[in-house]
Amino acid sequence: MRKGSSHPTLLEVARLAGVGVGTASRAVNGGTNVSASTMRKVKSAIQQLGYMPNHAARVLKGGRAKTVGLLVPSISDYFFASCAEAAGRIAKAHDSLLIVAVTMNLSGAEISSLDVLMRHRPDGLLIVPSDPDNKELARCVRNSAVPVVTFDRPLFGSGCSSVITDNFEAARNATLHLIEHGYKRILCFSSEPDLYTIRERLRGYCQAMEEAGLPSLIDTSLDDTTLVSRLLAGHLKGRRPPDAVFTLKNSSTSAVVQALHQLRVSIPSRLALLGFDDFELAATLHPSISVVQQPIEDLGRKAAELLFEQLESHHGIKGFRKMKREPVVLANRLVLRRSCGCKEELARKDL
Amino acid sequence: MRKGSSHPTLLEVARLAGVGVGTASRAVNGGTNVSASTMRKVKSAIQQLGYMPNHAARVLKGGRAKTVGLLVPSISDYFFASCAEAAGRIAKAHDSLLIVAVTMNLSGAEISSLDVLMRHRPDGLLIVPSDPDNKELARCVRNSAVPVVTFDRPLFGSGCSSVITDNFEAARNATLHLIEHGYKRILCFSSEPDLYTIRERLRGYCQAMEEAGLPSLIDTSLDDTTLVSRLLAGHLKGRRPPDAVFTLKNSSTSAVVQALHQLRVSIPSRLALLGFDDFELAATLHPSISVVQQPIEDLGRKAAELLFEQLESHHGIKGFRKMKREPVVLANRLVLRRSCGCKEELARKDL
DNA sequence: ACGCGAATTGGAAACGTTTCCAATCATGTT
DNA sequence: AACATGATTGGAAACGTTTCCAATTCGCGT
Repeated sequence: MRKGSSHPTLLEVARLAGVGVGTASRAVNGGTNVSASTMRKVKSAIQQLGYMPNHAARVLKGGRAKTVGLLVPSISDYFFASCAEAAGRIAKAHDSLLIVAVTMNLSGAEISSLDVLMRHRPDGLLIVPSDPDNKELARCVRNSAVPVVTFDRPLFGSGCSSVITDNFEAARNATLHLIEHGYKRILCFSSEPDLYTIRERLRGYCQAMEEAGLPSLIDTSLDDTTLVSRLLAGHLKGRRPPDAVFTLKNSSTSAVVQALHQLRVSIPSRLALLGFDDFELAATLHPSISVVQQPIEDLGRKAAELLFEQLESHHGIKGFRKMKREPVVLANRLVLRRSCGCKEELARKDL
Repeated sequence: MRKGSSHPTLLEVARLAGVGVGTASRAVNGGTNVSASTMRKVKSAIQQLGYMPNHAARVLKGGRAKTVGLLVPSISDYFFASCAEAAGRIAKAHDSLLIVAVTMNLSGAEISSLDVLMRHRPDGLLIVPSDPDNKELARCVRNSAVPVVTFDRPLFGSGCSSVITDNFEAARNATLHLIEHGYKRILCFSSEPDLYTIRERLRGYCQAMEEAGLPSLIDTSLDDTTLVSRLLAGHLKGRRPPDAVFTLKNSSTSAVVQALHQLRVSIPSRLALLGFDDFELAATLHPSISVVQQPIEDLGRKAAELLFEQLESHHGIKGFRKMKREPVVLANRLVLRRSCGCKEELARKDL
């Protein structure tokens, strides 16, 4: 801690160790072509001075920044937070730091946040695109000069690989499960129908209903509990009320559960319920809620692993573009609890 | 995007604009002492080349890194995730990026994560210390040469300011509330009794019980549901069973709720429940759970604001140490729902 | 036309690394 | 003993900024 608590430089280390700056540098990194005694001297000097390599200088010189950027809609959301944590673990294992920028699902904020991220010249990028068809973002990604992996949602025309779950198939199977239970009027409920994942789930639901020759009943309102409460009351008072609800996202499931509580509608006898995305208390609620469970952490983990794979193979070669381009698709799981009418709490179906 | 999609430099911009590199630099930053026409030429060149300042070079030269580091135990935890998001918003408002490192509450990982963070030479640091008495960490913070703000927990001997909630007082008031309800055998349940916040809450509970002349009943087991279930069964079968439970953290509350469900113990008639920390479905569960609600986002926001305040006032002066040193204490709130025996769902008490 | 501040401009130096090249050293071979 | 070989070593150059200083230009009053 010399010189007014400012950071000591490699030059100072070298001087103290009585060696050249080049030698000191080699000693710091790996130690190729450094004699044991020199190594010792340098190490001791580093200890003494509390030397810490200046990241900025390293990056400037053209080395790995040991940094990967993550662009997500939100970080307080459990889903993305878990992905981020998993990705962060992988990054750490590669001695890198994950830096996070939040977009709030606003396509506008996306580009500007990406800019802030790029200022730090990360080695690679992990992105959850708000809109898979965002041409502007795709363009940014294409000439970003670093490998990019998308997860949870693809980014068409970006040419980067992605890790997603099969939302369509999972929703289809979940709906099919409700149909097997004998429900015929299955209401599909969700907010934010414009989101890619929601659209896919909606497709899956429609496909299943069509296969079974049943009419689709769709309501894409907000997740506001009192609103949902009023809507459901309306649906239930109709001449042909629904006998089951399939919610397409976490917050919708919560909202419906709360609404049904308020309305004193019993689950599943009066109305069955199955939701997309698991949540902490799904098993604790009364009755427990059946859900499609996504391999949340695997999403973040896989995406990060894929990115580092590209990073390794990149290594100076500009050819990192020609990696596996088809998206990696992870399997979802149908966790059957009570709210759909199942008796056995433990039945699970891999999808 | 000239030259093989690599990043164009300020020099190239200057050349294209037909000006000197120094002038280009001034044009990029604020534009002091740059004529309108020059400004225009440079701006146009920047557009044309898609120039983006090289952060590393800036930092190296000694400028603001426009980066603040955040060191938290976890980021998938709702509490810290929300703090992080709030802090990130403040950072963004100051045109800075928040970089996050995760410690898992391991004091060991803390120092090393801090190192990784410091490599990026952030302008300041936001820390949630695992252990307020960690001398080693305090030392690191003291000679880190940047302003540091702690939140959720203090860091004694570090000389940095902190933002916390009054865990002691909130727990005391919550316990007092249970006592007012007439409960006499109040079991205090929580895992991780070594954590500062939990200790404070424990103190608050003990203080309240002592004030009322009641005996403290404390169980600091793990949050494993089946274990909790067995423990509670034991307590309830005892000769003087508890009539209320006060849980000191989120996961403990969940575990107890689940356990009581399994045991078919009715809340609050057989056993009342009040938990520290709100959670999403607390109002939805049956019965709704009364909780102490912390101003989560305010914690992160305030901490970040305080940090930037110090950053502004710092500005080259080494005197940033002499800021307000007493911790900022935010008020908690008692949200009374049904599980404690209250009839009115809406009653709230500011603490 | 001249001079004189003020405004603007160009360019060199410096920030702390890494990397390359040439130089030195130790070692073993003929 | 001379020499080749390879392992170490020191130091210069370069990375892209910012900042300072000297130089140039401009506006304008005399």
